[in-house]
Amino acid sequence: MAKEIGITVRKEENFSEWYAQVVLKSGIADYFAVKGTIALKPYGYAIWEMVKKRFDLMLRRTGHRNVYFPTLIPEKLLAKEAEHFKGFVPEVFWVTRAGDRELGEELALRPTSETIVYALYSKWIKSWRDLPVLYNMWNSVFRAEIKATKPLVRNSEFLWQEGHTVHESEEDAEREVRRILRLYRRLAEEYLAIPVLEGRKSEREKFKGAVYTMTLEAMMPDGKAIQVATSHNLGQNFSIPFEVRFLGRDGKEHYAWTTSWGFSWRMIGAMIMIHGDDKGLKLPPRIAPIQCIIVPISYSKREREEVLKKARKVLRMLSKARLRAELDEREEYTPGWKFNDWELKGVPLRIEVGPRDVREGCVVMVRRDTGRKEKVPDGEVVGRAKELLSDIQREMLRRAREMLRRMTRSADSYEEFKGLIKEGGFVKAGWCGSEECEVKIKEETGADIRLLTDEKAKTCVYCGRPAKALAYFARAY
RNA sequence: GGGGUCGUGGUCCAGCCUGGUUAGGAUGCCAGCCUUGGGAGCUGGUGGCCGAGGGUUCGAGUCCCUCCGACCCCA
Repeated sequence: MAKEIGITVRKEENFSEWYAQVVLKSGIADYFAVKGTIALKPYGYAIWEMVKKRFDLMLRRTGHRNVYFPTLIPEKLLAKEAEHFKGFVPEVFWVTRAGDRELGEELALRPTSETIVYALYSKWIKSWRDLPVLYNMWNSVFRAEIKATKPLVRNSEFLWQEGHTVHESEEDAEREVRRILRLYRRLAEEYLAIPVLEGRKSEREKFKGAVYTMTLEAMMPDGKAIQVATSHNLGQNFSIPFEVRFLGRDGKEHYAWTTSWGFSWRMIGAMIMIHGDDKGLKLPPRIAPIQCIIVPISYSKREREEVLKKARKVLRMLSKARLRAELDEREEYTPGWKFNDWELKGVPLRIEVGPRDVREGCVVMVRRDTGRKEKVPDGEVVGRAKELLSDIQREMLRRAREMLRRMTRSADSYEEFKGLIKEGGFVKAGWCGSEECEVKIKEETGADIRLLTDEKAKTCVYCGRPAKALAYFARAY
């Protein structure tokens, strides 16, 4: 039958094509006419909102407040911090005209909002009593993707969250950077079931304008790494040019210490890649917009009424127990069709209600992750659904951790290193700290330093000099 | 960064090499009947500026150029 409705390639055989099909066919997103841009459809946006709600809640508890800043940045402002500007120019979109009038000063579409934020912070912050400033913003940013685009993973415009905080001391800023990184890790691991590695970016890979950048990196089944979130210590690099100053407890004027941090819908892309299978999406229960889908099955008209009556009752019970459940009452599709459809959409738990189940006083539950079916007596529906959902959540993370472990290996020689990089995954190796070696490795193998750890290493895998750090290398999205 | 493939009703594709009436199929969608425990069936209907622009020609989905977009492979 109409196989094109479903995924037509195997995940293992053509990963890129598989990914594109899952995103498109599950109803997450669709392409738009401008290169690298996509529209999020209701299902995709619902997933984003689940993630967003989660993180927003975490931020509320830590005392952060949401704000909104404009999209357009005057060129002069964007260029104020030279390093930062240099880092972003190649991908900045410029607005040069308003109507038929050429603008005197070109306006950039924000690639990130540091410069916008600090232009106003300098006005708002007067004394140490105004600190810390803990603001966060949910918005979209623009970074022109010249060549490789991939929905949710590489887009010219994407949704994200950017936090911009201001602190009295270097130590406070430092603590903020770490605190946020912990929240990101919780979000990724406990909710999206994405196991991550944590570490520092190299000078070359850090956020331009930052003193240092902390990162969370995940591994995809095709052997490429994805950066799922970053947290930057900006030191006084922005507060000085933007004159973000405050009168301290000591009665003297000080430049403030700032941080910025963000994660984007790319995290959803990583989740899709890690968990999906040949049938489509596989959503972790804690962020699935629909956790339980009830599919009624019936043959005759009389049965139909009985089955629906029971199905609605099951729906009410699950909803009352605060599970996100839906009943698929559509009459134009057969149960078989619906099974495939909801599997494509990654709903973690399917609950079938048919005439047999009405007679026997039970329902059939089917897990999306393993496909295992079981009969559940009516009285145990809510309890069992909860158990299964939390088990699915746990299993998904466990399996992903297993994959991450399998795909993280060490290399002692450069020959070995090249071989392992070619096979994909993270390769741990010593690094002397020089950018020459870093660049050479990138040129010769396509891999870069995803993160640096505090672990010890003997020698640089490229030049053989004493190692400054143990680095995790990988090819990346 | 380098190379390649492709763009035709909502979707997948045929037609293009070798230009010629009304662009064809499957699927979807709509209506009705009939069905429902793993993508059912029948009948009727609906839907296209053949990615955009330019050129060649009496005539372009088909040939040429430019642009836009998507995908794949390699680094």
